[in-house]
Amino acid sequence: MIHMIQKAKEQVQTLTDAAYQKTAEEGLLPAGVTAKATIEIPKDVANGDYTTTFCLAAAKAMRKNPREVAKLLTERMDLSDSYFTSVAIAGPGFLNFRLGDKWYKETLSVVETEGADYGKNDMLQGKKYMVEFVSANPTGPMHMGNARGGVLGDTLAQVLSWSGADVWREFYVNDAGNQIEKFAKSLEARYLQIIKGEDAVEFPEDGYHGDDIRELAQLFYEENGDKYLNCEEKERHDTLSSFGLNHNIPKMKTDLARYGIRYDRWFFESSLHESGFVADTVNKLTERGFTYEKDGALWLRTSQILAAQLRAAGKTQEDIDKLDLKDDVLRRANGFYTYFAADIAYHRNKFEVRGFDKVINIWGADHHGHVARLKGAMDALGLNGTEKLDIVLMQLVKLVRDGEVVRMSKRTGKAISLTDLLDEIPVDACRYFFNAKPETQMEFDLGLAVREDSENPVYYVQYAHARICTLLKNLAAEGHAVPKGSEVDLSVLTDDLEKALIKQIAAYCEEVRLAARDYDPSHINRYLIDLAAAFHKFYNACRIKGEEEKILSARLLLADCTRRVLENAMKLIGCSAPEKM
RNA sequence: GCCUCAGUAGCUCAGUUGGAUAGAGCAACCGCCUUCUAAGCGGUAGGUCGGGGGUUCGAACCCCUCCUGGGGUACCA
Repeated sequence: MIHMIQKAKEQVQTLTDAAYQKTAEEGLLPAGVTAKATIEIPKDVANGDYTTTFCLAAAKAMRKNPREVAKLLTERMDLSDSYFTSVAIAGPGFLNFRLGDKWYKETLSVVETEGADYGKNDMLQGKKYMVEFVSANPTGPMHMGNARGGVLGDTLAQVLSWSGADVWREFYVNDAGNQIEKFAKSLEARYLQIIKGEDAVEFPEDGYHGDDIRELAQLFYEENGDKYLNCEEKERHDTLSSFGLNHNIPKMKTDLARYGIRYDRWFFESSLHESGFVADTVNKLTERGFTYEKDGALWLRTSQILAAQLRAAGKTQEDIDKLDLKDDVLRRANGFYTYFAADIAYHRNKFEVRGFDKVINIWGADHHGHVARLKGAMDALGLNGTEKLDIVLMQLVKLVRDGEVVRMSKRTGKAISLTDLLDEIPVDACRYFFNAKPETQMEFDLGLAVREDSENPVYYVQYAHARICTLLKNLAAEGHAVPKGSEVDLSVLTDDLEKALIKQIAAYCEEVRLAARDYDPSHINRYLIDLAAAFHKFYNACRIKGEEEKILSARLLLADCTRRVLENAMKLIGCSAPEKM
């Protein structure tokens, strides 16, 4: 778990600090100045490999010209035994450092020793994370948003785990409450229509009108005939809804599995009701004085909880009034608990019963109004939802083909389901495309995703991997196996493109860390394109086969390290890295 | 109305949390295969970073304000 960019940055920091200390001791600069300096990698390599803004940031406090400070520091900077071969003053007072062989060599040797683990970091070491994602309503087929959420959640979980967290993946199954009632009534109507005729039974106005309900009712009828025609309504409802769920839930599991998505647990909402945990949680809120009764229903004082938080965050009463905060119903007048009550109980379970340090939920942007309320409810229970609960809101997916918005499946004429999508688009393309920045609205171009050419970024990356594999195979056939790093003299790698490729390889650890920090695994997508591009450029300019032994070995090792990183990163986002294309 | 996300090249997006001349991919145009996979590489062209103010050595990024688009604002889940 060695992070070469971090190591280089730390060294820039130490070198700069030491030089400043020395200068201050000589009395040439005021001592004890702390500056908010940043260490970065300049966009243009002409400005060095690493740069620090220390002189710019500290100049004011030192009452000196930044370039003057820079001059004093560079004169006293000792680069021996460091990764750097030179330091230069540039522009208004940047200190630009140039990397030497030592760093490049160490970078490749880390890839070699860490192998399949290369890219891991320890930012979240020892933390227990849960990612809850998809959690689609089990009353019907999954849609595009679920596909995006599935890919995003799975990759995010992966990225967090590569950053050291102990990650748990969960699907929350809403198998209780109002929509299950609706589900049962809809199935019932279709079932009775099969027996008595379409016109003899009225379909509920707010029922589920989809064809999947008809199909389920038909299946049920084929298995049970008119056995449930004359029984108690409740028995019929219960039987029908559990029949429907027993059919739909396994279907969701297999659909998600086709995308390579698996869960540690499918958590059933009904279990929270049956164990009395929902009732207990609502009672707890009541004990703490956060509820009241009105019109026969039990309400949570959401507006009061949120207003208190906003005041603490420094908002004025006027700002708060503008928000027009509303309270929420926990238990309806008919005695049933709301979805919100169950959700509060569920999240209490995540924190209190199972002890997660951090819970991340991936929701569609349409649930945005729910975020503050759920966090507030957690805070009301003393569970610190503000800190420990993070909601990633992902924007909607717009399907596009040839520039036209697609709403229906070509084949079935119905709304496009996940199954349809996978029948049309390969898994690799789906994983890659849906792994986009969560909070931006995305267009999924069906035409592009199936293209097997350079327009499709998935193939661009996969091609780089396959190219290397073939190369390694051909060279092995000629007796050139990939050498050990210790057997190779990497100082022969002097071309700018070779150096650029090694720097790109080193950047992987940082991208994984940023993806975990931002909850945005699309960092890896962009990284893969950059790495593939760096390789293709190198490949085009530097020959391997037929070069003299020393150069051949060094370049062969570099190619193999690139292959390893491409493979690791592709696996991370759930795409395959083919050995030939 | 209020909340929220977004607005950067013709299109899809980056921009390392305030750094140097704003970058990629695709599309357009011009080149590069008797030599390791041309599913590749090089080059040209393309910009008022939505508009306007402000903060400072320095702003696409921070603050104010306005404009445009998506989503939300249930005793639904």
